[in-house]
Amino acid sequence: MDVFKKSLVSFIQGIIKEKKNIQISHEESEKLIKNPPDSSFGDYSLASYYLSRYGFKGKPEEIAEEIFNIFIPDFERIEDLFDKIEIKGVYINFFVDKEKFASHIIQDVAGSNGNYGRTAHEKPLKVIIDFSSPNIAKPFGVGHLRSTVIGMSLSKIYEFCGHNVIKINYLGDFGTQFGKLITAFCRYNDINFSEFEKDPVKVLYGLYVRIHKDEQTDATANEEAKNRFKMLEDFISINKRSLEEYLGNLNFKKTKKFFGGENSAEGISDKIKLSEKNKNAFCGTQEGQYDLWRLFRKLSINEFKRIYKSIGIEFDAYEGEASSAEFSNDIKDILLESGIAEVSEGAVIVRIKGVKAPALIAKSDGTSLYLSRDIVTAISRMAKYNFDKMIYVVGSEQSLHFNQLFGIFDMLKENLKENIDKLKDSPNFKRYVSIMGGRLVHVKFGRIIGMSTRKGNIVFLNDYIEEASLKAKEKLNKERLERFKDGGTVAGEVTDLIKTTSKITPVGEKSEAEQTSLKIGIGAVIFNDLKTRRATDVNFNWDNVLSFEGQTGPYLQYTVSRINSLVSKLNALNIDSKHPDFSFSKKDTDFNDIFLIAKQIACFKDAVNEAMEQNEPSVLSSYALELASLFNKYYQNYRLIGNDINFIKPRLFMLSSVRTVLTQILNLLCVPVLERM
RNA sequence: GCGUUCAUAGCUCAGCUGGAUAGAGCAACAGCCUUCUAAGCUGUGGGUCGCAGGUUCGAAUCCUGCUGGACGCACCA
Repeated sequence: MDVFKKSLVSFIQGIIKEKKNIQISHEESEKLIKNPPDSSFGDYSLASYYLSRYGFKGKPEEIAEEIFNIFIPDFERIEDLFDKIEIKGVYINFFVDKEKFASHIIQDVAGSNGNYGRTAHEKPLKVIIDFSSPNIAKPFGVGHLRSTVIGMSLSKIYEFCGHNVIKINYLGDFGTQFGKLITAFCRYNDINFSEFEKDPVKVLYGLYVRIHKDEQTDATANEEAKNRFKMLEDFISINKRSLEEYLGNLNFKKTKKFFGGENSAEGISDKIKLSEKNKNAFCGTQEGQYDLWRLFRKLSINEFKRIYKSIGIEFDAYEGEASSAEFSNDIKDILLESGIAEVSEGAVIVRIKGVKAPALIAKSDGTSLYLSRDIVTAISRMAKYNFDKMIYVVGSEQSLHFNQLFGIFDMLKENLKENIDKLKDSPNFKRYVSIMGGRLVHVKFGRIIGMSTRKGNIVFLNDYIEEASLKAKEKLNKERLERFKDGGTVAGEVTDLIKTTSKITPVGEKSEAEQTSLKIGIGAVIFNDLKTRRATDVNFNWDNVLSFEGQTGPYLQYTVSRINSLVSKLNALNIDSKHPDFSFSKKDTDFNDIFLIAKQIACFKDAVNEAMEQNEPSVLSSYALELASLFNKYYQNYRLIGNDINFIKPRLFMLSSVRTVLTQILNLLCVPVLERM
């Protein structure tokens, strides 16, 4: 909060206490202050209708009148920062001293070392964010991008607000689908092994689609898949430890890095080599199938990591469902013993209060399900990390699943109170479950509708970004060639472009233009996913994604580049920045636009907080677009070069303030920042 | 059928913990590059905020009903 709002809060709070003997807390007073929709209504306003809840009597207009009359005689207390105070209907409007305001805000940013808006929290929360979580052996599509970028962005936002974040990628590496995959791999004799080596995920996905199709006509395929999955799960549980023992060992480990635990597939590549000849050796035994599964898992993870790296996403831990599968039987037993679960049609279910659909814990053949594994996972994460909050960034189509998961924890907690004896042999389990309540959050998001390529149905992320980058490159090409034609200062860049537009690009060495267009493509794609509120379904439309004008990522990148360029040109004028000057004069023609920019900058922190509270990165997208738009208007309407140095100096700080905030937001939104475009 | 969720300009969306005159971008049309990057800027047109009630001094925002769409609802994840 800036000093202006702060002093206004104290003013309002103090006067109401003195004159009316009504005590309103600092926080409450802050909520009384609103930002008027139009600057002609002032810069802050007090809405009188809120005051009736503190004992003020009468119609809102009358309360406003009363308050206004109380304020007026003591206005001198804030006269230093405020110009005037007005009453308009039910509102009392405060007008800041615009010169001081602008100067103060710009100075604030300049003095923040690029950390403007960042909070150092006194009691940081430990927040787990579970996101992306793709399924093994399936291509990483545009659908997964949504969870990935929302999760990554939220991670950055929470960190920026001073909390400790643990980013977990919970891989879909287990379940009946792997029975299917192994079945397919073992059944079909025409697998192209050289292609498998080149693009394993593609081949695996092909197998998955094929077996799925065959299952429609061949019942034995389905049967075989079930059996193979059961064998896999049995094998994983072969060195049976109890859940209680496992939780005891995890016990609040300090380590932040954690890689998939005992079932980790790391480092197995040399041991397992698949070929046409040895293929069948893997299919005959439990261990062989386990190795197959580990190999598929490893190949997929490698592919995912490559993709994440390319778009700047990283995790603190890769976990897999398989790690929890070992204990899903324990969970089943605990739930049955405590009387929460019951057997129905051979399967184990839980009926949850307030949730209509019964939750399925175990199948009638005894194998585990997603839900039971998720219960184990949540508890072991509590044991490992002792988190204050855990956010699942998963599509809204899984709302029921999370309602069931959270519902079961609520029931367990209730049950612990009532039947504490029944679980006396599980002290760890009890301990972690008892603190779970209220800490789990499902951050859901809408689907991506109508997505299709010109050829097929699924858009792979690679193709998606490639298409956007290509478009960016064309545009970049045109732009720079035009600049070259006019000015001739960019000869180097154009040669650079001519070199790289030819198809033969040296591997690993990307030119600046190439890197730039890739970053623009990535920025366009990511921003497109983060600009709308999570809940709304996104209509996928190539024209929208490939448009770089208006409310887009490239527009923001462009704005930053523009500032960079201008700032470097102004710096060439030898402005003495050791003795900074933040003073602006109301008389200058550009003053009002500078003031508007300063106002927008001043509420950056509010925007970040709101984004965090609502788990909604789009709050920042909207904010950034507004700021960029204000800046571009300024840029277009006023010219700096050619003015007096003393005139330019404070404006140079204003420019870099805008840049600082925009750059910070681009970082928070995972949109690459460009030096120039 | 039950549950969740959404419906705002031709299109894509902001605005939603009730508050001042419902805002952007795209598209359309009319302008602005001898001058700091035109991926930009200026202007024009475009709205019964799905429909009907209710609560309130005040409703796009909250509640109820209806219509329409999306998603989910027992051995997938």
